[in-house]
Amino acid sequence: MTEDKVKKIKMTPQRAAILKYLDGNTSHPSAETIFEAVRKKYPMISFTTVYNTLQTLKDLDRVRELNIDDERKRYDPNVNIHHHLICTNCRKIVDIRMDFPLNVPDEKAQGYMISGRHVEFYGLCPKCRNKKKNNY
Amino acid sequence: MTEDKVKKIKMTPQRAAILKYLDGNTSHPSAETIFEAVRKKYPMISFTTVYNTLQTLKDLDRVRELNIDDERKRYDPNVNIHHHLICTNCRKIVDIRMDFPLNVPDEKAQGYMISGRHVEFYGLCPKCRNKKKNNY
DNA sequence: CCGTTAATATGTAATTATTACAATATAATA
DNA sequence: TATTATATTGTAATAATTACATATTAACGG
Repeated sequence: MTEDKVKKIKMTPQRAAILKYLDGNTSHPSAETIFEAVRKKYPMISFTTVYNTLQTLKDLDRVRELNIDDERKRYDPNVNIHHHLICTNCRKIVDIRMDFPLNVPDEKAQGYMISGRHVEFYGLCPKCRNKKKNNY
Repeated sequence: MTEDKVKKIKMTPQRAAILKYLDGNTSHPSAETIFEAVRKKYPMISFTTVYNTLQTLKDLDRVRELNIDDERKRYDPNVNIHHHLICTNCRKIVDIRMDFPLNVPDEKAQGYMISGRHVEFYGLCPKCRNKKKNNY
């Protein structure tokens, strides 16, 4: 019954390269960033393979897709609960590892069965704060 | 100094129609939904005008752009702080009007100047809960 | 009330991210 | 080592959004 998702995937050099790039990566890369990075080591990899692999990893809960950047999806190999802080200027995303009390009482849940939560913070990253300052 | 953004915009029938549709609207429509709705009353409106107007309203802080749906941007005329609950199946979004203690101590903010916050909850809406049930 | 003009609307084309698909290649297994 | 299900590749298709040039019009002053 407790169908542990131990589904195994075929290991290919492409997947290995993507996994290696993602392992411990806290930069929340986009598919394109991943593609460019992996391509340096593995020049023949295709963009489609990156997307396919990310989809597979998502299905296996080995990667989390973030919709925090309005221009592109970002990917996070850290699938443990944590939150994010995004720069409104350069879109750099960093982790916020804190627990917030986020209980929603039934009468506020409007019949939804809540299964996940995510806190997004917006602001200027240190670099962009300085840039703005120097503009004056 | 306290540059109150009272910038006035030229009122056109198109903008009036969009504003009327958005006023008090809690359905978090996409640009396309807005376009289709407004088109019923105002058939000659163009999609570009909808996008332009949304951009203008965003700049004036009269509308908030939501990146909660991974397929398209959503728009919310309620610019007061509130949070959202999205159905992972049909993407219906409802408001959660609750205050959460979301203070981030400086040592966790990593140099960012935090100016905004948003809590997203994920789950199945009542309709989708029932659908799933009936599949078994 | 009318003329002027800066702002806006429109339609089309371009861009960007992502997905679909068909043909080829290959990891895993027996 | 042969088999085969699965993955990779390249290209083409989609979908959302943006850019841009042209035509239109709201708002203001006279």
